[in-house]
Amino acid sequence: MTDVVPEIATADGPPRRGRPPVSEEQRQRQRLDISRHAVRLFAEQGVAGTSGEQIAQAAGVSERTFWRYFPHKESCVEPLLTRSVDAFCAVLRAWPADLELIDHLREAYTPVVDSSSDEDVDAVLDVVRLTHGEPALRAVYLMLHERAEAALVDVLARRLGQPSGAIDVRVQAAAMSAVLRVATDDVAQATVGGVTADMLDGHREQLARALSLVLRGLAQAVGG
Amino acid sequence: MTDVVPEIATADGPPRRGRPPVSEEQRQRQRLDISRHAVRLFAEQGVAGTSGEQIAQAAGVSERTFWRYFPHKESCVEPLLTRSVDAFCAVLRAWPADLELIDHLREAYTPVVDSSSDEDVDAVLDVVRLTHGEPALRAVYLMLHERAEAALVDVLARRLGQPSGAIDVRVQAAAMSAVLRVATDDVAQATVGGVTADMLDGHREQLARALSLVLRGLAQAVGG
DNA sequence: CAATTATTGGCAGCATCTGCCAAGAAGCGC
DNA sequence: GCGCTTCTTGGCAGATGCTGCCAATAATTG
Repeated sequence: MTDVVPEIATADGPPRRGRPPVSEEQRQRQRLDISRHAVRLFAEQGVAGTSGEQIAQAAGVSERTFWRYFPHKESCVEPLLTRSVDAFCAVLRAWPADLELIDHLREAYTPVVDSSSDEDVDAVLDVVRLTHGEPALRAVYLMLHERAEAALVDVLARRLGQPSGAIDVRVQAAAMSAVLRVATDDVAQATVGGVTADMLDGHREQLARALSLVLRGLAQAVGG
Repeated sequence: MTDVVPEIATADGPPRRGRPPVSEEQRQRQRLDISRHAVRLFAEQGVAGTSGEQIAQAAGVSERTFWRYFPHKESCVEPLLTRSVDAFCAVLRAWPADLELIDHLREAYTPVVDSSSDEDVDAVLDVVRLTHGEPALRAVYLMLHERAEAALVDVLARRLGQPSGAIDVRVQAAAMSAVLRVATDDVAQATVGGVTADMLDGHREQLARALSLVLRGLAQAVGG
């Protein structure tokens, strides 16, 4: 967001000296890498059966730095899951004012993860499936969707010309994020034996249809 | 659920001997009592600043039995929160087929908690407010609402004559539970300085209106 | 009271997570 | 290259979270 080229000093302070902090991007990549290892271990031996030490070892970092990257071991699934949820939010942010939502999604949305490797698609779906039967992971999943909800509030408030605190905006955003969650759970359940492009397309249609229905009802509330 | 009078043996087995297990009801009362102490401590010194030992001491039980009643210390808020969510689900279950939802709620719903002491009403609202700024509590809150969502799925499936796995039913239930959550957060925010009956009535109206809007859009999907 | 079963509390012990500090890494100017 | 500065890393100690095990006790029946 507020990036500056590392050469120049931050704002007007004294010129930077010493080792520069690692870039946020690199940090995210590190977290994602650990996340992949953690998810594999969680799937193999359950969450309770995997210790932080084990994850750290698998990822090739010390236990201490592992705990620096993740406050709780369950949050290891966050980097992978975020990719899926954030992709959806990004598409919503780019929703043109003169286009029906359903058409925009058909145009711009690739479900689960956008522009990502096949392995990550599988990994994300694995995590979603894991969240059933692993309450701790489910809690992380739900928290993530609530973060998405906050993003949707911003999008909808701007689109509807209402303050982001407006109750109608918040209801609409909550309903949309709930629909996204149900649809995601659904596609994860449907793809236990492997995922095909057809399935993802079906998911998009289902999601678009359900979202349209929710919005149809709510649009009347805000005079749409 | 599968209750039997303690006098008689369970089913056809040998007649019961020895100390009978404590009733589920009494267990719930014990949990609720601990819950009240925990919430007070959480509010006073934060979740991180309150140890399980402290809660146990305040509630007058040993630490060991405390951990037997609650698997994680954050779940201490569950018994109190459950009262609120369960009350809503119970009202929904009693929703007559020939009545508009909004009218049924006006007739049968008392927001936050039904038939409970004033102190508990305040305590529930305190917890809801605490969930902002205390992510661990928020996670419990969200998990609870997802349990409510499952209950709503049953209600809606029966009402609409659809299987409970139907995607439309699940979407509708998810949207409703999301609306309940937003409305509850809203009333908690509005009642920081104390709650009056007027506020709760306003909350019911707001909830009823938002639910009607969500259902209006979704009803067309299932041919309502 | 004896026998039986459930709950409780204490203790040991592993897992989770944090604070602190020393070692090393990566940039700077010389 | 060599200092100088700042950041990251890893190791260690320690508090808290949480579980398994066992002895003590409570509540029931015969």
